[in-house]
Formats: sequence, structure tokens, C-alpha cells
Amino acid sequence: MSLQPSPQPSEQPSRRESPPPSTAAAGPATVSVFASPESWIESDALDQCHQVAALDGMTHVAAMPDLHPGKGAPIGAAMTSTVLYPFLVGSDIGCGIAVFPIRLKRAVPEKLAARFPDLDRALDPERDAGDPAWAVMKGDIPAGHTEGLGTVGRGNHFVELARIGTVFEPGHASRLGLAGGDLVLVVHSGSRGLGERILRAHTEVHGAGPAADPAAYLAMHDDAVRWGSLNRRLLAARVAHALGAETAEPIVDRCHNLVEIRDGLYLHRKGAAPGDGCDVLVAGTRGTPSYLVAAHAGPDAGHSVAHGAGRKMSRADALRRGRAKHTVEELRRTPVGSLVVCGDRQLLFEEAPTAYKRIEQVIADLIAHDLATPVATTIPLVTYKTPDLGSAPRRDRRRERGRR
DNA sequence: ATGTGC
Repeated sequence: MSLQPSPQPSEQPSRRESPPPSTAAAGPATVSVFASPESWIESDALDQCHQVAALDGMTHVAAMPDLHPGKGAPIGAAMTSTVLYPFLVGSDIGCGIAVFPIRLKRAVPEKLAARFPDLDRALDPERDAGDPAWAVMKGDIPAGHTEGLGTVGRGNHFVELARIGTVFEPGHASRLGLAGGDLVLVVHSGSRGLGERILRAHTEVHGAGPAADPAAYLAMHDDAVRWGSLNRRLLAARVAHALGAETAEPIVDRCHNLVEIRDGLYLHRKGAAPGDGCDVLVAGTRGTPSYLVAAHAGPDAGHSVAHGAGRKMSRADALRRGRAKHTVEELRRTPVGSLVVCGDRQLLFEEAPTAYKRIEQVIADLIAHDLATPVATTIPLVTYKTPDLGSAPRRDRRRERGRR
């Protein structure tokens, strides 16, 4: 192992010859990996890239530095083809990360953590008709899907109150209305049951095969993308109101699980954010900074950038190794001084910062390949995953015990 | 990542 610290984004030369991505031909499709040799990429994930590249109609697979194995298809990749493969987008169609400015008089993590609302409890349009979060609604609920609306979900999803840390590009940050010390809500969530239902309907008939009627799939897919974006707005509004703040429009909202038609091909993104001339929040972990970047990825990279740090360990490994390595208290109070609200101990271990790659290395790889320029970091203050047992209503605690 | 079954 090298003791040499990896290059910090701020220390990168502004214009340097970008190293070529490592590219290999796999039949007609190429696979390009946008990661430096120091970035450890699991061989299973690379195998998945080559399996995808070998599918009928594939033209190119671009692997991001946060690449890791997924269910059938790799996570952290942009994949182009002449046919549409729903499984390459996966079940959480419309999943993405949004950043909302928020103003609070004081930001004491201990006090604010206790005020987060229960985001496992859905907003019911009738029962909760008076909830101020509905103010973000413009038009109808996509697909009329009200189930799970306003809930964050599980896995790597979260709602985080964070503070702008290092500002690398003050002019760019300023255009976004951001300066060092400002507070933001970072929301990572998707389309909950809706996307899952859409993929399942396809899979039941066609398995991992292409969409027989791409237009019909895309119509449902687009609903899920809109639903995911609405859900992130509702989540931000719920939290903002609970913290006594106003909601604003997101300054960034990028979906990293979707398919688009581009240059006459289907461009599938799975854990890869649109990176062509837009700003993206590349999520770190619940205990490290995240990076807001200006992305400028070209066709070789599938016009995409990484969506986060990327898992280094499977959930099973993280749970097993985490239990030996960390205490629950250590994971609830992180190295950057933030608090993690998570009443689910297993999830806490699965999502431990040590289960993820170093975000600094992922960002360094994006810079080295000229895919993105860091604008600012966000430093977590409170990350909400799922209600704390202590603060959950009594009936929820009982339900939680019944699950064991 | 999900809803569902054990």
C-alpha cells in the first residue's frame, strides 16, 4: 500500500494532459474505465461491465471511479446501445441527489437531529392534506402514484443537513447562491415502489431482454423520473418545515438512474450522473464531505460523472467487519462531528464510511480524466437515514421489535 | 433498492 497521499482536488494542475481511460474492446462494444490505478475497482464489477458490453446492440460502456458490482449490471456506469435494456437502469428509476439551500439561525447538530420528522411515514394526500410540504407540488402526482410519497427509503438513501466547507470555485459557487458556511439540505432518494413496479412489469415478460416497446417503457420511466424529483422536493420541504425553515427550489437535482436517447442511441445510466455541462453533487459518506462539481464529461465517458464514493464492501461484508470494528456510538457521531439519525443498527453498519471508497480519490479521478471540476464541499451536520428508536412513536418501536 | 414473505 502506498503511503503517498492521493492528490487533493485543489492541488490538481488546472490544465494537464488527461490520462486516457483504460479501454478494451469487447466484441463490438468498448469498455472505458475512468479510474486511476490507485483506485481499487472490484474485478466483479469490471466483469459485469464486460458482460454488459457483450449484450446485443451495445456500443460502449463507461465505468466511473465509483464503480462497484450491482445486481446483474454494474453500479457507476453509463452504457450506450441501439436497444433499450430496462435492467441496466435497475429498479430505482429516477433515483438522484438534490441540493436545497436552507437558512437556520443556529445549527447545533444535537438539537436539529431530534427535530427531523419521521420520513418512513408517507404523506397521504387526503389525511395529510394540510401538510405545508405540498407547497412544492406543481401539477399532478406522476403516474397518480401516492404510495410512499415523501418517504426517503433505505439502502444508501438519506436526507442530510450540511454546511458548505471548502469553496474551490467562488465565482461558480456564488452563481449558485452559495458561499462557505452556508447550509444546505442534500437529498438522495428515488422513486420508491413506482420504479420497482415498472421494472418488474418488464422483467416478468422479457427478463433481462430489451424493451419490446421502448416508447411505452420510456413513458413509465419518465413518470418515475418526475416522481423521484418530486419526492426529493417533498422530503426537503418536510425537513425544512420541521426545522423551522423555508423551502427553496433545489440548486442542483441530478438523477443517476435513468435512460435517455442521445445521438440516436439509448444512454443508460446506473449510478452515474449526467455530466455534460451541469453541476452535480457527488455524495461522500455519512461521515465524510461530499463534493459539488461542475461536470464536463464527453462521449467517451457517456456524458456522465460518478454519483458518489461507491461501495468498497458488500453490505454483508460491511455488516460483518463493521461489527468487529465499530461501535454504534462511533457510527452515530462521525469523524466530522456530524450525527447520523438511524434506528436500524444493521443499516448503520452497512452504511459505515469505511464500507465506501475514499471520496477524495473518486474526485481526483474525475479531475484527472477532465470529467469534472470541484466547486465546493459539503460537510455533514446531521444525516437522517431512518427514525431513531428513541424518538420514534411508541407504535413504531413495537413494530421494530416485532421484526427481529 | 424494493415490497414481501418468513
